[in-house]
Amino acid sequence: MLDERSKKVLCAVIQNYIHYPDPVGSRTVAKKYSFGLSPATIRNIMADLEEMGFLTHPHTSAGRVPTHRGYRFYVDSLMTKGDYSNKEVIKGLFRRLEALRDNLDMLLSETTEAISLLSNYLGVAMSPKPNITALKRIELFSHRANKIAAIIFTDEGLINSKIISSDLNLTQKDLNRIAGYLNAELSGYTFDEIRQKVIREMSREKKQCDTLISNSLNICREAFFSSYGDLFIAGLSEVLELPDFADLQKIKELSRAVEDKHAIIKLLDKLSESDGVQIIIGAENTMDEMKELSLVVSTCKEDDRPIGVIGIIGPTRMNYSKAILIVDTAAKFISRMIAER
Amino acid sequence: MLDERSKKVLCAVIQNYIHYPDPVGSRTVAKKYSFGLSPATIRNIMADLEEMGFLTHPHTSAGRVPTHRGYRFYVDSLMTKGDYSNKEVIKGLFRRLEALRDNLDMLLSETTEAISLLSNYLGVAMSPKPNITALKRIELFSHRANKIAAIIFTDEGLINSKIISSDLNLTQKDLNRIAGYLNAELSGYTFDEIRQKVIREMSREKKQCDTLISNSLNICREAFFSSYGDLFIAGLSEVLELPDFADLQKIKELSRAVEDKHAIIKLLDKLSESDGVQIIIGAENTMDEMKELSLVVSTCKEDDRPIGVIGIIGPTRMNYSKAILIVDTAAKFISRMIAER
DNA sequence: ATTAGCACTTAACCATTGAGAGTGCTAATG
DNA sequence: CATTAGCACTCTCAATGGTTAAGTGCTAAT
Repeated sequence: MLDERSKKVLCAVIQNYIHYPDPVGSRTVAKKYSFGLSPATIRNIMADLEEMGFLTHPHTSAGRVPTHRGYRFYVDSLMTKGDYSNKEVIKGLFRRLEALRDNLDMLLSETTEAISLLSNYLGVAMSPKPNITALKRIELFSHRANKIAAIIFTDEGLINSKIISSDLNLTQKDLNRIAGYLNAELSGYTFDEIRQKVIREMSREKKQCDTLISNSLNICREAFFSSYGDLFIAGLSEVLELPDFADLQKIKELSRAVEDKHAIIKLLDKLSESDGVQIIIGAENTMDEMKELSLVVSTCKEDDRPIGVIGIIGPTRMNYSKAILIVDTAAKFISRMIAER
Repeated sequence: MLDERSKKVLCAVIQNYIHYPDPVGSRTVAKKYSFGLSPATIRNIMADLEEMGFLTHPHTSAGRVPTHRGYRFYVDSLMTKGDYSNKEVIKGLFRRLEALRDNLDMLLSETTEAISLLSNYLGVAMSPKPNITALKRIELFSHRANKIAAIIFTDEGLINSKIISSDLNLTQKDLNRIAGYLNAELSGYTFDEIRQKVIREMSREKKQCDTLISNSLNICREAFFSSYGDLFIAGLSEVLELPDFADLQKIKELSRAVEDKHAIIKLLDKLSESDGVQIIIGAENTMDEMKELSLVVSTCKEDDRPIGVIGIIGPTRMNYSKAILIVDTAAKFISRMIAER
């Protein structure tokens, strides 16, 4: 549907625009990208591309700028993925974070900073969300009067601690028994499954009235519900240097998007269900505040199970191939860190 | 050194400026603040105040603007602390966070958001820093091959989990013995003290060569060193609505300040040593990126021991009395939450 | 000591202008 | 017949200059 020549022109426009933030004109394309064509011909082609929705005009006498559709087509069919020039720099930077292997929070936080440094966009990371995390073991301690500390060990090697209020005065012995029971019953199940189990048991328990079970359930309810994955975002000051955020309105939009952590978590959560590097360009985004931004994410995995999300947030005028490379490398790095743990 | 009339003029200028972001002229002062004086007289007084360093001129034909020194004098001697009009609103908002009592991280994160909402400035909070936190108990678990999970219970009721790599293959029984030993030796000491103890023991241990002690020390070294207090900051999009951050340069400065978490932690750390509400105005600040910002902080305490810092970051043109009220209320709220736990 | 009056300064706003960049169209060209 | 040269047209951007409004500092009068 798009002849070779048009593709080359579109590609030239987008690549030039990604490099320099000004609308690109026919002269520039003709000169810099050695077609054997005159500016006039390029103009005709560009007019066609505009009609098809790949380019726009800020105003009559300005050059062309890619639309979201244009970027999408570029990313899907035109882009050369092999901008491997500095692959080693990227890997090197991540390698220096290997020492943080045992502290996932710190690892993710530093990784987002590395990403923002490498890309000049915002780095984001979401730690494993509890729903699909599997329980390895639970330990209970009597903590203070009426307070129980629950330490939850997960398959990913994460540790989650939680303080539970309880009116009944349980001794450490009671707690050990309860913990033993819970480990026997729940170990290996994901938090999601545990929640369902608990709900099911709770309705049944009304008749049976076993204190062990009843206590256990109460503890579970508090321990496994309402936990949330952590979100890390870094690089705001980096991104403000971009010409794309030269005006106040854009900055406000960006900061509003970044501050709505719940929405971002939800968004990343959804994306974590798919595989590989995913790219969401501008209005394709479900989040309102992100309609002018692009998102490049990848899922970290352990044995094909998704356990976290790494990504980049930036303007739609993004160096997608570079972003993809960085995100991909970062996600694989984190996956490796978790696997080797 | 400053007669009553000059004080009143200075006060009028600052209060008006805090309310409206434009330099205030002699006419405005004479009119709105019912002195029995003409603009000309006010001008003379203002010229004096400028000579003394309390006010400046953006340019010849503009009104006056407070200097850092002006704000300082205002805060120390002039300010009416009793802007209690909406004290109930503030308390009400915090009361709704009481449910988060058992999850300190969430409590602090939501508190910073509440602070930013109430003040329209940035809300900040730093969770208890480990140095002055006292150890209550430590538990060790064999986690994976060569990995030990250390769960550290502190006096504040916080739980800190840490994964420690260890080459020696210790059984759970070994770990229990080590934990028992550590609890006997270290319980009640602060992390700072423990670190010193560990360093001392390590040099002595070279001769004695007791595996129990040697193992314990190795574990301690990993568990108690290099932990860091969490920092929460919220309200960036809020603060961008202020006219003080209307220009790009200011925004960049702010975002650079906010992103330098380590510097902020260090700063708050230092401030946590003092009592009550502290106010740092502009250039009084040690952090370079904060030279154009003001900071209002208060320490959360438990039994006179500081266990966290709550604060506001905003422009020097800040509503200090309101900020103080909010910060004070928030800090007391958090202190109460921790005490009641 | 205070104030009225006035000259002076400056930023902010506005309209105008010209340059520059780039387009779209038409007619010429190989 | 696709390509291109040429040209009129459109629009932004930066510079210019004039006007207004706000506010000062000084001086002389009260």
